[in-house]
Amino acid sequence: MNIGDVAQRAGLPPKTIRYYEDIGLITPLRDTNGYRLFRESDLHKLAFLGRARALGFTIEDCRTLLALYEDNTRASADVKDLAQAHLTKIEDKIAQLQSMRDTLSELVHSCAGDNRPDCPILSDLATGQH
Amino acid sequence: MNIGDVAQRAGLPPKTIRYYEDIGLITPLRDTNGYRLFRESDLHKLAFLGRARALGFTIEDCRTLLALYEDNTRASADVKDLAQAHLTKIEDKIAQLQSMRDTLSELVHSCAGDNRPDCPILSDLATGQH
DNA sequence: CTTGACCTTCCAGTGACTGGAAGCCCTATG
DNA sequence: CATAGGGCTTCCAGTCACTGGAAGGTCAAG
Repeated sequence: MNIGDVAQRAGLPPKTIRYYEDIGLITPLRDTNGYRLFRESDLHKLAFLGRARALGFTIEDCRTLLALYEDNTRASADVKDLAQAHLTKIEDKIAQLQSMRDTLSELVHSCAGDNRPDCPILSDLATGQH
Repeated sequence: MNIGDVAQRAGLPPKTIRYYEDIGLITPLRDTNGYRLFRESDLHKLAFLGRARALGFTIEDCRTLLALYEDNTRASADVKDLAQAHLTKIEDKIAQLQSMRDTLSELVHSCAGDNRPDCPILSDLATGQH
């Protein structure tokens, strides 16, 4: 398979796939013409990576997850720990965004949004007081 | 005021303040020794920027907000529109993270987390099936 | 006069791509 | 058989908002 086909099937842009090769996540073969030549196993890895990335795992987490996946002697605890740590980070991020949203939503609702210059959003940013 | 004092008072690292000068958000004076010399108005702007950034506005949004703040003929609608657009982005991001969290949480709970290699997290990543 | 805490500039790196340029390769059509 | 197009290659630069670090100037205290 060439990169275009793989990109289609894995749902990843060709650029991303080349990047994953660059950083050593995959190692496709090379055809005589220099084109990358992907095996089923490469496609499989890319799909794995796509799903892990969609869950927000960092590239380094993905590297670890791939290694665990390919290590038949892994302990599921190692995978779970990684996922749990990531879950915690996501929950922290959600909490932070919710706090922003709450403040921002309040500000937006308190602003008339008309032609006049008076604006509680700017006042709040200027003074830190509501 | 020197940069250290301003950093303390505005709650921003000196590096960030220098960066804000670099990109033209503030324009402190210069002392004869070459040190930056901050006026109260600079401190005020930095505090404004700190609060806007804490609400997740991009630097470019901050630039616009500062300009609106300093324009006494602004329409509050312009501020509100900007804030509303940002709020929508935050809400989208929250929704996306919540979706990740839900999936991830389910996977984490379904994993035994012991010495055995069997791991539903890896199975899910490998196949996309639960 | 030295020490140590400031301050300065400049360069490079972060994460995970993404856009674009320059150029080679392959297939199909006129 | 020439060519047009689409796909492939590499490499470089840019994104965003800083952040770390090096090399060196400045200032106040002891």
